[in-house]
Amino acid sequence: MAITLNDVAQRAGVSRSAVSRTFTDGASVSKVMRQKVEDAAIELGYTPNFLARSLTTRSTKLIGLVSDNFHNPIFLEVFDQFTRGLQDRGLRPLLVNLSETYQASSSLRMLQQYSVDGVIVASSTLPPEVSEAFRSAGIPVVNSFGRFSLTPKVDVVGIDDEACGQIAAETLLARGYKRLAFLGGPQAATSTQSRLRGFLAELQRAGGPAPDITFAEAYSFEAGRAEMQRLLRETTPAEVYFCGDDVLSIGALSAIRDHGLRVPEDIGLIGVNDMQMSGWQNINLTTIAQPFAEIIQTSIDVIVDMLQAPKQPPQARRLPCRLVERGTLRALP
Amino acid sequence: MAITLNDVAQRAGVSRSAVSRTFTDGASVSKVMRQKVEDAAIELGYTPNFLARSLTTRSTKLIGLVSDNFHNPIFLEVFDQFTRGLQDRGLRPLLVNLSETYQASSSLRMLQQYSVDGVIVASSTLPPEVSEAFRSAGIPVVNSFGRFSLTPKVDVVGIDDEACGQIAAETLLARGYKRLAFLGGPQAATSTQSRLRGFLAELQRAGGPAPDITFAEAYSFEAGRAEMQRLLRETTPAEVYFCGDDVLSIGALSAIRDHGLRVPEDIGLIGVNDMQMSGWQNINLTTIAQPFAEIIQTSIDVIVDMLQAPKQPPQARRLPCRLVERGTLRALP
DNA sequence: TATAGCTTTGCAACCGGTTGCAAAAAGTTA
DNA sequence: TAACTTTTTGCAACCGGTTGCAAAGCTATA
Repeated sequence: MAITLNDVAQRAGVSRSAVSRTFTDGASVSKVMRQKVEDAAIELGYTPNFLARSLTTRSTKLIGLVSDNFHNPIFLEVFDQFTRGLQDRGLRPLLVNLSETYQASSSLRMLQQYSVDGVIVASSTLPPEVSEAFRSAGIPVVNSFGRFSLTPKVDVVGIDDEACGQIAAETLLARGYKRLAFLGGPQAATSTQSRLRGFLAELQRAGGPAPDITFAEAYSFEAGRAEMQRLLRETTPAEVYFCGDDVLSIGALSAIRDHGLRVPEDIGLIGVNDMQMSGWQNINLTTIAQPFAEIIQTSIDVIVDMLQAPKQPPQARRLPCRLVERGTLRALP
Repeated sequence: MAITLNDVAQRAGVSRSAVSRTFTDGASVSKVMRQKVEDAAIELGYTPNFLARSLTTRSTKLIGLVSDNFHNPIFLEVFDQFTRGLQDRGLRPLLVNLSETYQASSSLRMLQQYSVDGVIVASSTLPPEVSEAFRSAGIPVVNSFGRFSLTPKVDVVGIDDEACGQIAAETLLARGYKRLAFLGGPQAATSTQSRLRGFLAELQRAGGPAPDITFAEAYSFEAGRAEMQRLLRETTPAEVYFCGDDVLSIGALSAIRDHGLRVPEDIGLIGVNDMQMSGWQNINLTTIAQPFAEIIQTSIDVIVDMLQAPKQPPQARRLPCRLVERGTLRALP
């Protein structure tokens, strides 16, 4: 059905190799030969078959893009930019949705079957074993939005979660808040733990008060709302909450307002991520921005380097976060 | 580097065909042979190479998933469900981000190079030519969220945009609104045009008043907000706006509140889609829900059928929308 | 035990490309 | 024009699989 290299060779009256060479960069073909082949190719509407080619070249230009974050709104930014960035470099994202039902191991096997050139694990919640499995299998891998470590087992590109906690503490203390609280994501998530650690360390350093600490069940609107409702019902709320991420913050925000309290006058909120919706004027969340573009760009650079260079020791990269001031904290004194 | 069928054959002391057959459903292999081969395969850690296989079987199980909607929050629902649905059937989504920079034609060529078994074009804004190009090239294609037509050139699964406009009109009239308005998405989008047509038709049928009609520049928060700001500044606003989609509605909502007016008391709003954020209690948008799950499930069914059955005449399927009542319209009298 | 009938197995060709090698062609130099 | 380089080209083997076909191995029947 489809036009093959053979068809073109026959039509142009040349050898198969000649056709192959005209479609291979840097191969030796004379002007007139190239002309003949290209004419025949256009006439027949030929496009080379990448997969057949990959058998001998050992490169598919396929990059596995695995995530479990499909419900979190930051996914919007993340996937838009990943797909564009990969496309710009001639790579193709093969998507894997690693929701509970799918074993990490089956995703490894699957991506092996498709001979992907590399894998990007885009998640701050998947356990490190997922990425490590790819590396053990000899597949270049980078964990985007993963946790920093001084001795990482795979390449990681992410933010400095502790610094992020520190920024939150500084920001809140500077605004004169006294009764601070931490409303984290799932307690098991390493991102939550690191942010908390940085938050506590900075409070202690500054001689600030020890915060209340609670955790929501997930990084989601409902979880944030539910946990804040519980806090409002069962406790004396703090003056300000440092929340695990933006979507959680927005859930908390809705609970506070529904409870008849004002933000930021009665309770302040600060999130993490700076996703699209946080900038919506009717949300207007003060937050600590993740540098999505840089993380993604860097992740792609790292993967591309790995495709060329032989196996290097893995490295963890931390990119800086920055405060985005909007309307959910009181003003500086 | 990787283990091949040859290695397994040698290890097990059998022919290559035997190994191939043990990994092919329905092939003839004796118990003892299968045992030998499987032992060797496990021992060596063999996984068959799908791409090599695809050369002879002519099936890659790769499905091109092309969209241009990566910034719209409904993308969250859509891609989560598409990836899961495809995975459940052993298919693999190869993602294509068709933002302005990428010509539709290059995406065709690219997906041809990867010999995808089929393509899903998930967009209500891409021109029909994009999908049609795939069909002309002999690649099974379905346009999800596409426009209905009695004589479609490709298979389409979407909502009935006219019925959607009709539901909006009925809903608003039932609530006693008199000065209605339509705030559409980009005027060129066919979805916008169809919804408007249905809206107008029903108003006319019911003897209702002719609505004001304007268009935002995109299906986006900023566009909705900007257009509503303009309306509030330059016109006497209507009593209620039927908006092109949810994200547009939420932009409009923010503009109205910022202008010091109340929703729904001063101005009512109704959107289309029922995306995640519309249900957030601090948004609480009344809207017309698209049956995402059904559209996606049906799209996948259609593509899977096309992979088996020979080319059928294309068909357009319309799935019903339904009203989701929340807080941006006044109550029924 | 011979024979027919079914199942299992290996051979070899093929899928659509790439590539090392040597022969052929073209270009240089003397 | 001859001898020597360099470039271009085709042959054939290979990438990792599948599959039609015929031979080999079994089982069942007479």
